[in-house]
Order: sequence, then C-alpha cells, then structure tokens
Amino acid sequence: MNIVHFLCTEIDFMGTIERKAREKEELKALILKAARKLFVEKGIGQTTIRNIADSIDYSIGTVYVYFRDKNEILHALHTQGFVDLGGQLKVLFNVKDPMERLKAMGKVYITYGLNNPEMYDLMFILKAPMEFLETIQKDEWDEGKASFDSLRTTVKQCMDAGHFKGHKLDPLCFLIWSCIHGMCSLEIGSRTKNANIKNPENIVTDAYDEFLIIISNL
Amino acid sequence: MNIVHFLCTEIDFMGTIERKAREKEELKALILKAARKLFVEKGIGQTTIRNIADSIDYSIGTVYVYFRDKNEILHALHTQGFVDLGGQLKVLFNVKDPMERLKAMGKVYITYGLNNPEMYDLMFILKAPMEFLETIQKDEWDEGKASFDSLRTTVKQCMDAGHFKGHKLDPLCFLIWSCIHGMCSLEIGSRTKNANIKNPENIVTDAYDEFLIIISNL
DNA sequence: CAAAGAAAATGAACAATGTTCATTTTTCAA
DNA sequence: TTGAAAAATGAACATTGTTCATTTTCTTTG
Repeated sequence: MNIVHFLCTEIDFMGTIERKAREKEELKALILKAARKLFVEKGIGQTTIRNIADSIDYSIGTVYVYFRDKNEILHALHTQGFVDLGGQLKVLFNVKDPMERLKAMGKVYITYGLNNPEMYDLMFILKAPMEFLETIQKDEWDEGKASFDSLRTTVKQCMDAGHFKGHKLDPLCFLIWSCIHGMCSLEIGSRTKNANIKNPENIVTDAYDEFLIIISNL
Repeated sequence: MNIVHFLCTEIDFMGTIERKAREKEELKALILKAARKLFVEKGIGQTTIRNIADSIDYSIGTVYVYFRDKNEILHALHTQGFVDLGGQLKVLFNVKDPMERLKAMGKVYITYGLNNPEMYDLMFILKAPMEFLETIQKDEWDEGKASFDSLRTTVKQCMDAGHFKGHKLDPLCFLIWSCIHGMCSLEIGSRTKNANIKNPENIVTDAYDEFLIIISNL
C-alpha cells in the first residue's frame, strides 16, 4: 500500500483495511481457541503446532504468520487467563467487608485453578523457555500484577479493620498466596502427575475450610 | 553365561561378576551425577541426552544401555531427592517437642527447596510425560510417602499435645504442606520464570516467620 | 598366548517437533 | 481483466529422543 494507492482509493480505503484487520484478529483468535482446546484435551506438552493447524484446517506456516513461535501462543493464553481471573477477582470488590472479600477471593482463585488446570499451569506453574521470559513486556504483566494487588489491597483493609495484628503486610500476603497456590498446584499435580497417589476427595475444600477458620481468628 | 561356563569357572566366577556389577553401578551413578550437574547448570528442559553423554565422554547409545529413556533418569534423580530430603526430615525426630519439630521440618523443607531448585522442580513441580507416571512402582514412592508421613505424625503429636484444637488432621496437614510448598514454588518460579518480576529479598524467610507465629498460636 | 564368545559401547539412522522461507494462491484496486 | 500486494502453503532444516545393527573391548578357555 503505497502513496499512489492511498490517494486513489480514498473511498472504501478504510472499509477494506478495517475488514482485513478484523479478519486477522479473527484468525488469531481462532488459533488461540484451538490451541486452548487442545491444551485442555491433551495437555500443553502434547499439543504440537501441527495439531493446532490441523484442527482449524490451516497449514503449519499460517500459524507462524500469526504467531512468532509457540511461546507467543502460550503467552497470549497466559494473558487471557490473567484477564479472566483478574476480572473475577475485581468483581469481588463489591463485597465491602474486607475479611469476607478475602475469603471469597481465595474461593474464586481455587475454583478457577481447579476448573482450568491447564490454564493455571500456564499462568503459575509452567516454566517457559528463556526466550519467552525475555519478551514479556511490563504492561503485559499488568493483569498479573493487578491480581496480586487485589489481594494486597484487601489484606491491607483487613489490617486497617483490626485483623492480623502483629503481622507484616507483604510477608502475610505472600504467605496467603502461597497457601492458596500451594493447594491448587498440589491438587492439580496429584490429578495429572502421579495417577497412583491421588489426593483424598475434597481435600482442597476441607483444607480451605481450615484456612478460613485460621484467618478468621487472626 | 551358560551352564558350561558356570561349571568351569567356579573359582573367580563371583569376583568378576561382582566387579562387573559394581562397574555397572558406577557408570550408572556417573551418568546420574552428570545429569544432575547439567540440570542445575542449564535447567532440566535444556539438558539433552547428548549433553549428558558428551559431558562424561561416552556415546549417546551408552546412556541408553543404562537407562531406558530420559524419564528413567529423571525418575532416578527423583528418588535420590526424596531419599535426601526424607533423611533430613527423619533426623528431626530427635526433637521431642512436636511443635518445635514441625517448625524445624518447615525450615528444612524450605531450605532444601531453595538450595536445590532443580531437584525441587523434579520432585514436586514437573509433570513428566505419561510413560513416566505409569512406570512408578509403589515401593519407589515409599520415600515420598515417608516425607508426608513425617509431617502427619508430627501434626498428630501436636494435636495430642493440645494444639490445633478444632482442626481436622488430614486437611490441616494438606494446608500446612500447601503453605510450605507454595512458598517454595512461588520463590523458585520467581527466580527462573519471570526475571523481571522478582520477589523481594528474604520474602520467604519473612513469610515463614509469619507462618511460625500463626501455628504457634493454634 | 590365541581365539572364540560374551558383554559393552558406539554412532548412524529414524521419528517427532519447532521453525523458516521460497513459492503458490488469493484478494482487490485499477 | 490484470498485476501487485497480502495471505497461505508445505517442503525442508535443526534439534532431540530413541533404536539397533555393528564394532570394540573384555573374559574365559584350550
């Protein structure tokens, strides 16, 4: 698209350009949707680019037109996951009592993790190769940070309301997040990692109940 | 080695056989040592069988004479790790006060994890492919189970001593393990996963202090 | 010590996968 | 209709896990 073209096609110029842009976005979204579906079905490690391409009837090369490499696909889904979980956590700010909100946040986080184990893996467990790490931009992590900030803000409000006396804000936040994350990752691991050593049914629910009792009394 | 050989070589039969067996064990141990070194240096995912073979001046094929596949190497190191950590935990049974022992166990566990992040990854985080999971034998998991049993026994003794009133044993054990595991995996992840979002210095130590305060008062 | 047979070690070769890029096909303004 | 830009393609390459026929080394025996 050079200057001559630009001058001569003023009329439907924007229409076509915009449609093309939209189609590009749509195919990008289609690839991501297919990738996510396969990740859930057969696991991230077992999903190949060829699988993704085949499942949407495009060639391998096309996938590489829309995503630089496999990591960029992981990265895009990673972002989707944080937007999704972060959104669910934001909604909880309608709960005014910070202690109640904190309890609800834990519940939402755990539910998200156990219902979307592959996404949870991608977001919090999987170590992507070096290249992936280096391409992460500050603003692309904002959603991830926002989730942690939701927790931090809520714990701060709990302290202001007289809870958690004798505890330090940031270490306590890290401890709480560790608890919740630990439960999710141990449970997800027990489901997929060692099929012969399964956690007891409802162990996470029961442990979370213990967690609620403990923080209620702090 | 057929019947004829057996009958004719009675004298140094055992000597040679034993030496051969020992040499086999030594080479197996050498391969594992090299694998572990490379895992620590460049990460598990970045270490190839060729790397391992090269580093000890053997051919690729030789590695496959001693280990069926890469998973068997991971599996052997996995076992080593559990023996090591489990041994450290067992020593703590010299501490008679169960609450003090529980606190010490957390410290030992965390120290092990942060000092041996690649091993910790292998033992508690990494999801190995299906084949690996299926080859795990019950008795090979005894060391892993023993570690959890150490925790369970200790928490039980705490309860018998009057602690943790109103809590259930197994969910509480799972919660405690989740806390400790969560701290380790978040810290290990923050060191390797996203280089630009590092945890604050000493966050694990500080959070573990909060943990100690909390369980002391339960 | 020499030779045969067993054990160990080897590395070429294959399959699967991520990735690249020259080529082909499609689209669209002129 | 046509030619250039955009999009799609898939052959081909590099890497890695893995296999196995062949070679080398070791051990026993005559």
